Amino acid sequence: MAEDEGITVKKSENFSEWYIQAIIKSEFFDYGDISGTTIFRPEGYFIWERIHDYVDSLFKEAGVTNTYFPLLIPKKFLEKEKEHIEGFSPEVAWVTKAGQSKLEEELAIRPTSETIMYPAFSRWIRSWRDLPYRYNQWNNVIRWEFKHPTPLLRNREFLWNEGHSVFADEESANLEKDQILGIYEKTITDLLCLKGIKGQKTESEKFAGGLASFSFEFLLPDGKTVQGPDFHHDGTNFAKAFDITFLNREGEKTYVYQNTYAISTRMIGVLLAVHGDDKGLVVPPGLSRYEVVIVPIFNEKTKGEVLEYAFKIRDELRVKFRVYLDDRVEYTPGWKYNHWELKGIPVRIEIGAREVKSSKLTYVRRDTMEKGTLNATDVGNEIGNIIEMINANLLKRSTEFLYSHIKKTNEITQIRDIIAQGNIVQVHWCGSSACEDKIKEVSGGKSTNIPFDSSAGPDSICINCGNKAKFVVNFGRSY
RNA sequence: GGGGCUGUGGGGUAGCUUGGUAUCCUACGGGCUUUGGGAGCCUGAGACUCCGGUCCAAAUCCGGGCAGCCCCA
Repeated sequence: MAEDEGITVKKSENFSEWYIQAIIKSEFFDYGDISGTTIFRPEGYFIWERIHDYVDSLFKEAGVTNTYFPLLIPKKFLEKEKEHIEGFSPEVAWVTKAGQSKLEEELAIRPTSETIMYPAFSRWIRSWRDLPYRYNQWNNVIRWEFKHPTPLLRNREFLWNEGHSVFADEESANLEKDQILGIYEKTITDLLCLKGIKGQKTESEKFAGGLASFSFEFLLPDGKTVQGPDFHHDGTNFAKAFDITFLNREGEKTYVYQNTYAISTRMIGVLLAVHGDDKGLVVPPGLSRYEVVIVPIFNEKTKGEVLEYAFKIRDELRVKFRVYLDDRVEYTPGWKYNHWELKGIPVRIEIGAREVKSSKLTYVRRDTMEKGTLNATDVGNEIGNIIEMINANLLKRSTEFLYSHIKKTNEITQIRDIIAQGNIVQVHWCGSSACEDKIKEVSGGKSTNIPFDSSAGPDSICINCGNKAKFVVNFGRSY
């Protein structure tokens, strides 16, 4: 028996070790050779492809078109918007040499693409007839983090979408927010089976160079929060820095209003961390390389009939699902069970002489490990129902986990302990950055966001200064 | 940002204190055999993180780099 082929720690006892073992032993990911870089192996990259395809199709439905802007950004472009460069400069990686000769102007590797896209926007946009622009690009970026990297969750290089919109006026720019956040929410809910907290970032945590930021925030089993997809109103800040103007209907030169938004490979880290268990990964059906794996069980005598039956079932299921018949003879059924459980395959079907005789199937759900029997007739619909149940259960579990770890308090002295116990703490706040700093200091964490679904009552007071509260805001220890 | 720990075949490890032939498990190739929860036997191949120093001799001692982990802020 090879016990160290599986995960050697319990998720609840040592989360960070569990996480690394789960994503690496499953053969989904590996460390890159540079600190903070991650290799996506086929099953890991499959997850990103599915997220990409799903989000991309929703973007296109909404009228967003794809573009590609170059990786390298001239230094003078990067420095044009003051707050933007202040926010990003510590993390920018620079190309300074070509071969042996030093470059005259250093080139930044994009940490994000505003500063390479917007000079072009400035050239192209002339009239109100040119607007809106609703551009997107799928790419990689580099942000040279100095905190300890964690694969997917805190990487120096990651993959994402960068949405960049340009509108003629503030109203239409504002309208885009709910549409894009809606796309992300649908993706998170339907495909990733996750629940996050939708809300607005505080002034101090918003995007560098933007006016207002909105995000989905997630909680991991170790009690740390992770920011998921986000959306930013950038107002006219970049328009002014990059001189993006147009002539309006009245013939006046006018600055454009811009938005930006993103979802990144960090979400893969969140979903694997939240759904997995002591046996390994639990991958939502919509993201799994195979939705169903069939393990045949046979000996010399039964091999023929078992495989014949198994292939028949495989062919039937293949019409509707991604399915794999693991008929390798060099591994025992028990080994295969462990193997596919580690990889998080949603449904396992076991077919042996018993199933052949009874014209039934044995199945095991990965999310609950429940075992059951199915009739072979109508197997497609039966499996479809099971997959729907898995989706619903994963979403339900992640929702319950999140909500059971949001704790409210009106007592500032309790904040630290609540966070230390792995919770998100929810407090009333006056909105001042002085009070936010104070809460940050006593909590050991930082604000995640101001949730859309709760608001400060008329009589509520700020947890720090005691003045009238404007907001309910969440704090947590973050990745 | 501060502190600590670690690096040995693909993975996990013994050896390091006291310098001298590198241990075991697993995975991998070949062969036989086996299959309802990680089967067994035979056999083969495979490693001291990198750079420098000390020494007759370095996995072992010293310095530095790179990488990973943990704790505190």
